Amino acid sequence: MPVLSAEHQTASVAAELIAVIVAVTAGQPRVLTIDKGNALPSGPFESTERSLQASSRLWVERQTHHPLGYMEQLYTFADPGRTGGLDQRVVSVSYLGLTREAPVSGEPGAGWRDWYKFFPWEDRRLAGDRDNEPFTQALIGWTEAAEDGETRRRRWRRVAINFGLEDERWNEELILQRYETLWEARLVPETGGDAVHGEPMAHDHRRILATGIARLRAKIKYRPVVFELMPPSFTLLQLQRTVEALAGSLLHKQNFRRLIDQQDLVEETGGVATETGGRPAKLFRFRREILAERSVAGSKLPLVRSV
Amino acid sequence: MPVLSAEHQTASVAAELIAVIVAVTAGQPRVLTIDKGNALPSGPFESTERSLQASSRLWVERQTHHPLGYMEQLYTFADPGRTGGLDQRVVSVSYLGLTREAPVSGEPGAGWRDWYKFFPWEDRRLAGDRDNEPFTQALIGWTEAAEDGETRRRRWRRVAINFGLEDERWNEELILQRYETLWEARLVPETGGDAVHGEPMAHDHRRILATGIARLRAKIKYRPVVFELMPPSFTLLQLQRTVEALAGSLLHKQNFRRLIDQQDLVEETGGVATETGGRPAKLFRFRREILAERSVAGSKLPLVRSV
DNA sequence: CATATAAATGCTCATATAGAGCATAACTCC
DNA sequence: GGAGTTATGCTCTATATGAGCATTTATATG
Repeated sequence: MPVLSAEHQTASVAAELIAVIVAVTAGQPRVLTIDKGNALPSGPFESTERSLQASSRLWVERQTHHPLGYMEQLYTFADPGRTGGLDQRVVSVSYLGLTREAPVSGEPGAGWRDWYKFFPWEDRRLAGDRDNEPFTQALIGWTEAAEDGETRRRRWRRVAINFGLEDERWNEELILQRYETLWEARLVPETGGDAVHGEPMAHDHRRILATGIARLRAKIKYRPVVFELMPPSFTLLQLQRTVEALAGSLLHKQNFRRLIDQQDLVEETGGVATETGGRPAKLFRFRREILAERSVAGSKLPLVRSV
Repeated sequence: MPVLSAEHQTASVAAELIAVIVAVTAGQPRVLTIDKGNALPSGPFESTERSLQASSRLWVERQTHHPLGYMEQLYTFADPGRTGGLDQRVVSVSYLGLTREAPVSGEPGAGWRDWYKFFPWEDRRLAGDRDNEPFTQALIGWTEAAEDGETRRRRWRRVAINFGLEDERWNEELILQRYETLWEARLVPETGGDAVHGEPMAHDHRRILATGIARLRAKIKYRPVVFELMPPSFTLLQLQRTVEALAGSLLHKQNFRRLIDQQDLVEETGGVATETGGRPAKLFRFRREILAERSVAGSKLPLVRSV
């Protein structure tokens, strides 16, 4: 008799939901946290809820009283280091949400944190001599500390690719790979090394945040999700700054604008913003219709080199 | 006191793993099934396993005795229609695996099935007057059966985008959207409608398969995953036929070749294949090194128009 | 009012990539 | 030898991408 999935002896596990809720405020990407920035909003999956996503929303709302918009599933982890008691394993389903920052209440300790606090090396908007930073030097030190030549070569290759050294270009999507490399090199506080980089979080929450950032950086290139982070009307520079905040690098202004209007993503509201310091900028709004008009694909934002 | 995730009252659910294992044999994409094509390999998550993926591999091997290679997480579902008994909800974590077809044993009823049996409309490799197919007509019938004009317009827009009618181009990644549209239109057997399209599967397995196909079709465009489906050496046409099988549409041969060697994805083995019917083709092998050499991104395969 | 500064905008140019098609070469099967 | 089939080499055009240069229109300052 074939074992159909319906007839499985279903092992029971503890299912938990974890949310990476992102906003961009004043040009800084931020993430909603609880416990003073130590953890992401999370809670057990309640079987009374209709869906995993609904359950995740509920926990965020309970813990932070923050309104939510767009949400998508991120990844499911089964951290082997944790149990739900009685030898029960914990399965964590994570969600990525986009919203605009609003006041937080709910639990004490709930609030927004700049995400580059957790991953300072991911912000490359300011130029600088990166090769000579202590950070880069520490990584190089790790590659050279390898015992045999083969390991040294492999480590060097990995560092070069992940951190854009030598001939490699910085790839802004390799957030998780970089975090894992730093972990192995014992350069993050979780590992108790001496040179510590970025603030830690409880459990594997920093890894989950890294996964969320990676997903978002990839997604803004082919889906018009940035607009979920924008106010109803905005200038093109504000839009660009938001993308730059997420991507952690600067864009070429003229090309950015070219792409935006080539794709009919926005329309003028008629108003102008005068508080810009220079020539007043036209205000735009997102043409939300295009989500329905267009087949979902194709709306890439330009992640150009720099400046 | 803040509720940290570690201290949650962890609700227990039944966790199950479901695998979409894909191979391409003789130009046909195939999926590994149990129960005579009625279900995907699946089983409960065993807390003794190190990881979700390892647990999923185990179930596939138990049920089909089939060797596995590449695997990645697909999506996590919480089908509200199912319970694990005692009001326990079932959470299903799905994985996508790529391999080459080998003999199947294990459970009786385990075996490979052409995936287009489940989604016949997804195979567009043969040209044809699609607008006048009964299938398309049935969809149009659904849009026209709407009660009010607004609904009719919305349905029509949706059908046009999903199925590439009117000015819209066929988008091969919208598999799930198409399946859902057909479901709503009661054109799939699960819904008990009269015009039935594609073979059904148990539970939500057909939906999971659709998700897997969508992921794979998207992924072959920017990661060199096709090679996981190829034998150690192959001709460029065989490679192209494999991509076409997955994509469900034909490619421009010369452009396909141009892209492949521009990217240094393959190298000649020195041998030639003579059984091709025409001029013998050089044999190639995948340069597996590039996975380490190159930063993971950037290796798009060309999904050109057709012929 | 003149002048520096900061943006917003308009345009151009070189290069890379993508979509299509033409032409030839090298085999197998009659 | 001719038909049929596949492999390969090349060319051409349209479009997309990456970078700059030049103006225009504000505000702030002396």
